Amino acid sequence: MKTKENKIPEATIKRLSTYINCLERLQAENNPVTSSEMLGDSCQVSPAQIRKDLSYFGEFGVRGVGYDTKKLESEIKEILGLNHNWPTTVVGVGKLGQALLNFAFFSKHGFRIVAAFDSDENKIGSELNNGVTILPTSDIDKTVKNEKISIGIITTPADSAQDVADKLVAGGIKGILNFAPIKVRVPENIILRNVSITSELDNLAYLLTQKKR
Amino acid sequence: MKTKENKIPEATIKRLSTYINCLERLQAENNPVTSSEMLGDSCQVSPAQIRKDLSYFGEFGVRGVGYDTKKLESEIKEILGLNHNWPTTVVGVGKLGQALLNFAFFSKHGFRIVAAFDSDENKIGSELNNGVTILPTSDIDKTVKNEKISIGIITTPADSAQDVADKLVAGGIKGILNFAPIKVRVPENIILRNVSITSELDNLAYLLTQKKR
DNA sequence: ACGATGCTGTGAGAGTTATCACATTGCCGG
DNA sequence: CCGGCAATGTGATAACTCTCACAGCATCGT
Repeated sequence: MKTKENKIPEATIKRLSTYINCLERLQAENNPVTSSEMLGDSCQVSPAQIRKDLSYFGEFGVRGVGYDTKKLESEIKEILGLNHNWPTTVVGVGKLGQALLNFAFFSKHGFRIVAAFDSDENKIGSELNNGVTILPTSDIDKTVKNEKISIGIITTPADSAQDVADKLVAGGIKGILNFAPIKVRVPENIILRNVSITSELDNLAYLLTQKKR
Repeated sequence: MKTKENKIPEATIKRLSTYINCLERLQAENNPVTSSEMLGDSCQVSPAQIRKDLSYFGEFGVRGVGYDTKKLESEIKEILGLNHNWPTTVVGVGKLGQALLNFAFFSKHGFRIVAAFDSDENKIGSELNNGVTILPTSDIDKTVKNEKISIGIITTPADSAQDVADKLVAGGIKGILNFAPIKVRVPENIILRNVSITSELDNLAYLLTQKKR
């Protein structure tokens, strides 16, 4: 057991996240123990891939037996850092922003929504389910600093995304998840992930076009 | 030189989609012509990567000059099959579903929303901006068949996602984009893409945790 | 007590994707 | 009309990721 500090494939990290989901399901279906085969079947990943993914971080199973579902879930959360407490904010309380804010997922994975911002006068001041009040985007800098917010989620239209990103960075944000359909630019030391919903659909279109041939 | 029917990396397809975005922006900024370097700078991809990506499909530039932005955009749309007309449906008109339905992107990329479904009695029967009426999920099969819908977007909670997917398949859907936080299962011949918003956030948490070390 | 069983953990190899370096080619000025 | 310039297109190479096959180890049955 020697958490190799070598390079971990990004794809591995992505899968670890899905393993958590599947492990929860397996637990709900009364499986205190699972095998790489069962888990692989459950989340559509090859058994070998699962074992390899886990092997980057240590040994979590028992040979001849399998994995303790509850324990493995907890181990993976530990690996991903989901046992931390991540003060998080959502900028842009449109439909997408609201969809995220309603997400039960957040608290379960250690993300705590401590602020929300919007530029719409009508929304500013109103309160979310969790008691958080929507603030004007001009407060981003200050609030991020005061609340020590580490993660910012951008769900604004494309044309304000960069401006919002700049404000988050100015406040000292650590990581940004950007849903706006434009790649924002941030300093080297900020972790940035762009989620492109549109390219997923484009991708689907491409695959469908291919199949026709 | 023509469309080599060889294997195209999936990552290439994903990038092509982002190139479209950047090309639109460059056009808006009055650049009738661009270079792989300028485009790369614009969408944060290396110039060599861009040239390689395009080379899978043909030659679109002029040596010593660059690419015609407008023409290249159109060529990429052709490649991705966005000049087709894809009858599309959204199942689950919650916040996320509504966010998608409001998306200007759809029509620009050839996706035409022709139906929407929900299981909520209160939503059924009401009309969307574009004149589409929300139907009960029990109509999925029939409607998909009649309207020859090719793409289904699932934005329901996890526990109904598989059921919805089955209904879409029963109606003869060609491709599914699944936003529900569970990997649905479909027959071999259906194109399926799972978008996991949660794993993007988990990913971010992981990267942040790493950085602390 | 011990061999048979079964599933993990992993090195080696295959396959895939990105990077590099440069030959190639069209354009422009003189 | 021709030589220099500039940016593409691409083979070769490096880096990365997945798959396979099996050694290793806990458990169970006898």
